Amino acid sequence: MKIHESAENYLETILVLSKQQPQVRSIDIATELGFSKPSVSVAMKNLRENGYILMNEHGHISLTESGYQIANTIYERHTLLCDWLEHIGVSKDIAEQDACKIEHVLSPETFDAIKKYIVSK
Amino acid sequence: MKIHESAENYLETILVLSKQQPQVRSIDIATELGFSKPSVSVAMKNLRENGYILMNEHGHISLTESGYQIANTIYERHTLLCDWLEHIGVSKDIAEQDACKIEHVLSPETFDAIKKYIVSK
DNA sequence: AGCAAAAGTTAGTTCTTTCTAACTTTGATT
DNA sequence: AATCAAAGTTAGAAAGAACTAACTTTTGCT
Repeated sequence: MKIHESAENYLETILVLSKQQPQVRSIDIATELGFSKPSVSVAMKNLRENGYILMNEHGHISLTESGYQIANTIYERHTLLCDWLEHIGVSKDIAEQDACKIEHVLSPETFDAIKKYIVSK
Repeated sequence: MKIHESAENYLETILVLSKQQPQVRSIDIATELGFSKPSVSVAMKNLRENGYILMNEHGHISLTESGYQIANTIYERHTLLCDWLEHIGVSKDIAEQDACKIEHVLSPETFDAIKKYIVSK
């Protein structure tokens, strides 16, 4: 399974919700992302079958090691991009929104450059 | 017709090729983007039917006013982003590549912020 | 004019990602 | 324990964007 943007996004969302609440269920993800229950259900099935998440008998979701790796990488990019955009004067809301869009598509080299740049300021 | 990322990209490519050569044909676009002829053919049909391009009897493609507006907006964003990325130390190739990905998804506010930021340096 | 190569089109397929409709399972409250 | 709402699943559809295969049209050359 090649990880697509959608899968990255679900994994990141699971990580973020895990930081906010003790248990993460499909419905929480659906609410957070504004997607339908079936969309999330199918997505979770894929993530489960490909070893990125685990679900216990109560439907509580957790990240596996490989799932966490991806989620955390994307999450770090997200915060990095947000900081950067706010630094140059973009409002928090828009920075948040735009970071979500580009965090999945930029090259590691660019993230690196941004990181170094921010640190040097 | 809502303009999607793909359509924006085709329009931008037509503009760029127009600057480089006297006539732009479908095959030129296919070569430039690395897409198949049918993909481009179908895309051009859509752009034509929605009034973004014109094709003469020889298959030579030109942008309409509305097509040019979009193409030019995206193109300006592209160069802005490339400059910015290079400014912070990203190599030309990667800057080019990453700019292509984000030029379609960022908010006007963010482009504005980047523009102001670059100018102020 | 004849023919081959280049360009363009049509039809049908694939993949990703969402959706709705309808159904089942779970679980909480009385 | 019974019931009803919340959560989850399955099946089927849709849309965007690419593809291949096969066909037609155009063009350039001899």
